[in-house]
Amino acid sequence: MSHAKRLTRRFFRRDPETLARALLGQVLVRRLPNGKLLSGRIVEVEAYLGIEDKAAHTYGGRRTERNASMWFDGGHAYIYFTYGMHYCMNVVSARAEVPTACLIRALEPLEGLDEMRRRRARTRLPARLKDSDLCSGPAKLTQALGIDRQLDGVDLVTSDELFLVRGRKVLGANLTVAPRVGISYAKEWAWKPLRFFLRGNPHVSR
DNA sequence: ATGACGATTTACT
DNA sequence: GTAAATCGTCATA
Repeated sequence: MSHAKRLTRRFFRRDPETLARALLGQVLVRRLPNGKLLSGRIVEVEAYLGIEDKAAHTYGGRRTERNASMWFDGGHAYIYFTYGMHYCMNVVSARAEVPTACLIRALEPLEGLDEMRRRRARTRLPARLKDSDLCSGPAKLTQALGIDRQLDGVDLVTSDELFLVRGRKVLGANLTVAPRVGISYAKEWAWKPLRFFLRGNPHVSR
């Protein structure tokens, strides 16, 4: 898996909705400082459309220290801290100065399941965790893969710590579209169909 | 300097 | 279904 073909800049420089659909089925790879490889196949993503999107951190053109990397070129990582305890990871879309991104909401774990179990074991016993408890949510997967603010702004096209490789093709018939999660404050933007996931996949968030 | 609030997860009734 | 956990960030002053 770590030898598979990496996704190029060209792949990421698309509008967030198109990129979100294209990200389904691709593989996110994390190389830990000790060299261990953790990876998972993307099964759920949301698109954030930037300045016009009331649910986006860059709504209205907001540019702060926290969301700075969302303004980077497509293919960078935007990782933020939320609820006083969780990290979430986005893949930045489009070009530099066009602050749009795709939130990675769930992965199907592929490599390093034991390490993921250990990292997810803060509350429960590792042995009691099902595979579908490891990466079935945006903050679960960052915890499982050891992704935090240190990786905010890294270039996924060139980094050896965090990157994406080409996965198996996804069948259109398995792709489901739905409203995004946890953004009821965004009013009319809350029910736009910008969440994409693989129908019936057990690793999709609940 | 202050206060309100999360692009969530977990446990419990 | 409801609620607690927990604190950096941002808008306001």
